[in-house]
Amino acid sequence: MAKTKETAPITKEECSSNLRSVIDALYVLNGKWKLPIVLSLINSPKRFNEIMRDLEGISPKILAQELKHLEQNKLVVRNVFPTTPVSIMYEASAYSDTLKDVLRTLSDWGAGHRKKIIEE
Amino acid sequence: MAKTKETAPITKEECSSNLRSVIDALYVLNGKWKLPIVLSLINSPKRFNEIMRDLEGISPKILAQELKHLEQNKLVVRNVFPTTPVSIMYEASAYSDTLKDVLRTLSDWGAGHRKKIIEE
DNA sequence: GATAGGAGTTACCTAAAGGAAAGCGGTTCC
DNA sequence: GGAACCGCTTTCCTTTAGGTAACTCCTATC
Repeated sequence: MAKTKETAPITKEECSSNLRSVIDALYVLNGKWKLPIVLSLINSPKRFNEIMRDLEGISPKILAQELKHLEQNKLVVRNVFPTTPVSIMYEASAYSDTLKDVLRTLSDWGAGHRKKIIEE
Repeated sequence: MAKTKETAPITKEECSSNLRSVIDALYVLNGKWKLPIVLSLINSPKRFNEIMRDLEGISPKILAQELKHLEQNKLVVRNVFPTTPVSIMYEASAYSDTLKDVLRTLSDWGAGHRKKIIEE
């Protein structure tokens, strides 16, 4: 009867714990642009206007706002280089590596879903 | 996190394809409650008021609205049983299995992030 | 001196998300 | 007959997200 941990049936506690974790994650990541911005910067560090061009459709207001939010949440780092004029480079933080799995699964799902929609 | 599988350098095309996929996924899944509802139903099929109790904080209006959205996107199935009175049971569709990886990574990230926040 | 970036900010506006409260038609239970 | 539960809907409201356009400062370049 006693089963090993990995094959044990999922308990109610685990269910609601997962639920809480997903809700917590969404509290930080929710919105149209946060994850795309992080992904764009994981692909390569970029300057403000480069991100704008990469994520076509985003406005400078929203980009500035979301970059601040992501900085506060330690997912993005804003580097200022003392060139003349100063150049500012945004990059994904080391901590944002923890989001890679999320981004990969989400990307996979998005690709599969698009395929499904087209087929119908 | 076993990942090493012949990592060819990522091309620009792959980057923007991933970006597009993530944006597509968010177009369908964005919002405060969609993923939590799906997760709750993956955990076990439920009736309307059971979902309400599971996801404390959601209003009946939003739940009804999101259930319709998820039904239209084939992620949730609404079953009507001809009991007296009719009982209605919502369940995660077979297709919603494709979201399990997304939900798991998101749940993991949310749990880790909460831990990080608390530690600081 | 005009123009063209870069990196935003500001003001204004619309639409969508989300919440509170009440109600409603049905049924069972007391 | 009254209370309670189910599965919602309706109305009203506030908040947030997001978009547009204009404008700023600073520097480099023609």
